[in-house]
Amino acid sequence: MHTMPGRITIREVADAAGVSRQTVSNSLIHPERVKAPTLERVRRVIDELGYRPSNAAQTLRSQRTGAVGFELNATGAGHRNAVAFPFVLALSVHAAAHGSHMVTFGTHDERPLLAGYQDMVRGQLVDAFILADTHPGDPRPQWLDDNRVPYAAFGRLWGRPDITSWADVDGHHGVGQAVRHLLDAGYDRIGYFGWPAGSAVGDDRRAGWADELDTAGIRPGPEGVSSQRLQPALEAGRGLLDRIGKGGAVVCASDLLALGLERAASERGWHIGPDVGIVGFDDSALAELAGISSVAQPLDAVADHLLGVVHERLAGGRAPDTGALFQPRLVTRASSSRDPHAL
Amino acid sequence: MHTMPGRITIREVADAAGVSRQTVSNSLIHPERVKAPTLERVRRVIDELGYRPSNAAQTLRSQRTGAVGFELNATGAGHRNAVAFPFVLALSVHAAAHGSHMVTFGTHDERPLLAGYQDMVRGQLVDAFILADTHPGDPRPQWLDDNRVPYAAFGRLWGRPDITSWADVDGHHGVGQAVRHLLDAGYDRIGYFGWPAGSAVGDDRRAGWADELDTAGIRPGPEGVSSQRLQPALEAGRGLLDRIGKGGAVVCASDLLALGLERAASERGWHIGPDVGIVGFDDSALAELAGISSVAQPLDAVADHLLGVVHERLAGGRAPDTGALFQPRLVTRASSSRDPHAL
DNA sequence: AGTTCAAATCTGATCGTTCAAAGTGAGCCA
DNA sequence: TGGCTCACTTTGAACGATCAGATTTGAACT
Repeated sequence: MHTMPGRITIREVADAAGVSRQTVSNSLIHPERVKAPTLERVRRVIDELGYRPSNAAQTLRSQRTGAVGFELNATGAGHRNAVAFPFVLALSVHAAAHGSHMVTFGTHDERPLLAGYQDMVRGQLVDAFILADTHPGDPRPQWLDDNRVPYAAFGRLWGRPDITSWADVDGHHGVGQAVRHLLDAGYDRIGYFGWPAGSAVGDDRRAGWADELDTAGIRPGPEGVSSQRLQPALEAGRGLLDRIGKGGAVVCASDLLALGLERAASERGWHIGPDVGIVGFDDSALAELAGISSVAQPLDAVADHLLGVVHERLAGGRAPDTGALFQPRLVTRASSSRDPHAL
Repeated sequence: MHTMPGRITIREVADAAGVSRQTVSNSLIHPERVKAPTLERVRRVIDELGYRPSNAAQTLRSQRTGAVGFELNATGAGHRNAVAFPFVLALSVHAAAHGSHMVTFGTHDERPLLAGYQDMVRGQLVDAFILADTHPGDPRPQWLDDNRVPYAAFGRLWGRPDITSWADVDGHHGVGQAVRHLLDAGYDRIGYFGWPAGSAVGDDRRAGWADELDTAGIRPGPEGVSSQRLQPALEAGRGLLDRIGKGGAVVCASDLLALGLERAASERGWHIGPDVGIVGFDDSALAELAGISSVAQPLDAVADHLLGVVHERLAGGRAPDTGALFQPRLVTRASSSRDPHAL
C-alpha cells in the first residue's frame, strides 16, 4: 500500500483522514480552528501512522531552524569543559521545553573560529548560539554582536556593560553563603584559598568572603593563592594549613583548589571536617567524589534563562536591558561539619 | 537593492553571477561540470555575498538531515557521563569531517525513552544516532534495530553477537599494557583493584591483568574489590595496600578506584610511584589532576569510526559483519615510576 | 553553409510544510 | 427565495536546493 522507504508525510495523513493537508496542519498547530469530530479523527490517524512533521520542511517554510548551537572546545579540556559539559547537559534537557534542540560543534584551536559561527547561521543549521565560559577578552560576544548573530552567553562580560545578553552566577553571594555556613558550623577562623588577583571571577569570589566576614564583624582569616592545577594547589595548601590551624575553615575559589587543600590536610593526618572545614566551588564531580561541600551553580536555571533570551531575540525582541544574575546554592557534605559522625 | 532581513539564496548568487541556479549548485557540488572561467566567477560571487546553501532546503530535497543524535542522560551524571562527555566532544569534532553535525538531547529518566529516538528520525531532526555507554541489558540497540532506526554504539553488546553496529575499546589489552609497563618499571608484585565480578567490562579488564601476568610467568598479586564510588574505594584500598606492601603496584579498573587507592596510600604517608605503583583506567580528568598513570581510551578513533558506520548504513550499506575493537594507549605519569624525581 | 556531437548551461519539477486567500455549506432573517 | 454571516475546510503559492531532462553553444568536419 505504501512505498517501501516512505516517510509518512502530511499528505498521507490527510488522505487517510479524508481531509486536506491544511486541516492536518491546523490540527497540530491551531486545533481551535478544527471542528471537534474532525480533530479527533485526524489525531487518531496521526497516532496510527506515527506522523511527525518534517523539521526540514518547517524550517524551510518558516526560516527558523529551532536549533541552537553550542561550541565544545577540544583544547581547554579539563579546565574549561568542567563547566561546559554539565552545562551542555542542562541545555540539552531544557531546549525541549523551548521547542528547540542543541547542535554541538567541536573546535580544536585555542581561539574560536568566529566565521564558523556565522556560516552555521547562514547555512540554516542553527538560529542562534549559547556561549559558555565567556571571559574578559573573549572575542566572541563583540564579534557576534557586530555580525548580527544572535546569542546569549553564560558568563559576564566584566567591564562591557553595553553587552547584555548574558546570565551568570553570583559568586560573591555564593562564597558569602559558604562563609556563613562555616561560621554557623562553629569554625572560629575562616580563611580563603583563591587564584592570583586580577581575574574578574576570582576577585568577585574573594570579595564575597571578605564582605561576609566584615558583615559578621569577624577578622578575615589567612589567605592562600594557587593557580588552577592540583600540584600547585597541594603545595600552597600546605602553607595555608599551617596558618589556619586546627579548628579553622577555608572557602576555596574552586573544587580543584579545595581538593588540593584536602590532600594537604590528609597528608598530615587531619580529619576533614572535624579538624579543618573546607568548602569548594562549582559542585563538580570532584567535590562529590571527595565529599567536599561546595557551592553549586544553578546550571538548569541559567540554561533555561539563556534559551529564553535567544528565543526572545529571535521572536523579534531586543536584547535584554541587563544581564541576569543567578544565586548559587550551597551543597553541604562532611567536609564542613565538625561532627565526625556526619558522613 | 536587497530586502532587509534577506538571507542570501542560490538565486541571488545566480543573478549576480549571470548564471542559472543550477550552475551555482554545480559549482559547489560538481565543479568539473562547470567551465573554468564561469566557475571562477561564480566562486567569487559566492565569496563576496557570503553565500551558504540552506541546510533545510538540502535536507528537504535529499531527505537526509546530515545530523546525528546523541543522548545525554541527566541521571547517571558523574558515573555515566564521565565517558559520555569527552565522547560527545570527540563526536562533535569529527562529525564535521563526515559532513554532519551532532544533535544532543537530554533525558531525565533512568530508562531512555525509546519512542523519542524514533520521533527524532521521523521528524527529520536526525538521520541516525550514536549511543554511548551501552551495557548488557541496554534496551536501545535491540529496539532501534527492530524499529529500523539507524545507529552505532560505543560499547559492546556482550552476549549478543547478532548486534554488530558497535565499536569498543579493548580493555583486556589495555590492562595488559599497564601490567607490562609496571613490570618494566621494576615493581615486583602486580595486584588488581576492580569491581565485583559479574560485570562484563570489569571481568574483561581483570582477565587482561591475569592473562598478562600468566604470559610473563609471574604469580598474580593480591586483589581488591570495590564499587565505583570513592568512599568504598578508599576503604577497600586500605586493605589492598596491606596485602600489596611497599614495592608493589596495582592496576585499577577505573580512575576512581585508582584515586581511592592513592588516598589510602597518601594517608599512611607512602609516596605514590616510589613506594607503590598505581595505574588507573580511562585517563579522565581525575587521573590527570592526581598525576595517576592511566589507560586512555582512543575516543577520537572510536567517534570517527562510529560516524563512519552510520554514514555507511545511511548510504545504503548493510550493518558491519562485526564490531570494531580499538586499542587503548597507556599514559604514564609519576604514579607508575619508582624514580622519585620523575614528576 | 550545413551537419554532428559533446560540453556547458538552463528549465521544470519536487521535497513537506504553512500562510493567505478562496471556497463551501448551514443557519438566519427579511 | 435570496442574501448575508459565520464556522469550517480547501487550494495555490512559497520557502531554497538539486535531479533529470531539455536546450544552447561552439568547435570540428563535410
